[in-house]
Amino acid sequence: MLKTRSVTAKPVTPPRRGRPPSLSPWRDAAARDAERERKRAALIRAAAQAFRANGFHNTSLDDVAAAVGVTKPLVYHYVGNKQQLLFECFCTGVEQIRAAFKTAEHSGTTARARLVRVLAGYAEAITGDFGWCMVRAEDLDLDAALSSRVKQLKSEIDQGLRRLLRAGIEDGSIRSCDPKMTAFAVAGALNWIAHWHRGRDALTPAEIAARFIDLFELGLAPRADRSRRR
Amino acid sequence: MLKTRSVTAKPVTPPRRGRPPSLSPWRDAAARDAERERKRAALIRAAAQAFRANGFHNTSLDDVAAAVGVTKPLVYHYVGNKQQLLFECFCTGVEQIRAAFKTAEHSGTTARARLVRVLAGYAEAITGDFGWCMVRAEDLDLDAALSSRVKQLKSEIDQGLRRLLRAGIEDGSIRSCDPKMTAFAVAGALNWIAHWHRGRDALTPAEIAARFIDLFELGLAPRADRSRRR
DNA sequence: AATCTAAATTACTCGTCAGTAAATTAATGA
DNA sequence: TCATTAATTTACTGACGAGTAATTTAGATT
Repeated sequence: MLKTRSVTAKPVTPPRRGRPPSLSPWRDAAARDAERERKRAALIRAAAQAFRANGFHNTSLDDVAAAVGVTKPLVYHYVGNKQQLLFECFCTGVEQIRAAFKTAEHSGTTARARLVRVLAGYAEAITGDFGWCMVRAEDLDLDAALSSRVKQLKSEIDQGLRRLLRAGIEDGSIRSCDPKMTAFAVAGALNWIAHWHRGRDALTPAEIAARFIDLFELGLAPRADRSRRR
Repeated sequence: MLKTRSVTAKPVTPPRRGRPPSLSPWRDAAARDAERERKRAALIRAAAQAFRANGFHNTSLDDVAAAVGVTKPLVYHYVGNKQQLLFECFCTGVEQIRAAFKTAEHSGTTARARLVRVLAGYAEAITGDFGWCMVRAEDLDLDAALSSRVKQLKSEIDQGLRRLLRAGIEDGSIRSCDPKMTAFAVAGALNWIAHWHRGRDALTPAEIAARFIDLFELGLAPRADRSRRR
């Protein structure tokens, strides 16, 4: 029914009819693979949006399929099963956060400044399509194998935050504190954004991040020293 | 099969056989009502524990019933349906947080000191049996009526935090900040505890709260002023 | 003892939905 | 042009679990 082919809405590589048929078949094969990957990605994104809108258990695979104008068995063609789909959503989101770490880590100012950049990217990721899956999907909904991979990925992010905190204490840009609890607090505050942020909010993700960072850097208690501002 | 009667394990009012049968029938009726209420509460607590252990959707009402040594239809006898059960869990948890507000609010020091007390109680509630339900239960799993009541209760807590923040800014105990975003950040950090806290953790809830509060009060940036410590 | 009500059970129904088998259509390649 | 493989569909099954009807057991009331 819904033969709208919305997945391939913007074909990056239209079939270019009438051309000399592929000087190199490799190029074509690569393009085909790329298209498959695009469809798969579209499916995963659609799933993430549906999960966020209705929750994992209230979203059937029929729903997900319908969202991209396709039928359920095709979902199985592109991704193993429902758990796998959730897992892929999770991974896509996590990848954004890892990217934030990557770019921030080679911006060689103080560790606190690097942390601030990570948090900004983190907030951006959380407010995106995959934020919900990262944050609210339960490991309980995943079988042992996937669940442990999820835990590991989460743990890597956690360790990344702790490492930055320790580095900051080392280089004097961060007050002495318990890195573990501090990382939990910071990550928790940011993760929670996925619970309340809804598309058209008054503040952009960047603005939200800025206010959070202000709190984390300076605290609630008034400061005698008016230094330290950035 | 499971006739273990674990609900009434510690009968507060054993039938005291052989006594003169009830000077006042009112006392008996009240005791009966109390017992019913105790059973109901036990059911709700068992549900909360099961939900936390396995998630809402992975917990059947048969599971909940079995957890207290009883059969499913009895659950319906004590509480309307599954959604209602989740809602009751939610309310029980919220009640703890409201209590924290109540006790803290008439401890007439600075608003920041009052806020700190609220947060300590808040953390305690989150780590309790009902923390998961408060934090991780999705309004998506509730029908419109219950969902809106949940939203209202959450909003009341949120407003309570904002009010304290504004009061603190007013009385000078809290730095000027965006009360809305700050409340979100603080609540988020605390709520997130429900995601990682598992029974036997290294730190007690109070210790966790203390570290979080330290971060929120003083921030990450080193302070020139060594005042403000409580 | 007879009766009434609440507590609790057994034994179902009924819808939903993850997952699959088999068939069909389209694309690719020789 | 024919054959092979991938993409996609139709049409199912099979389980699980929420919720209910009808019944039994126990407690209280008169």
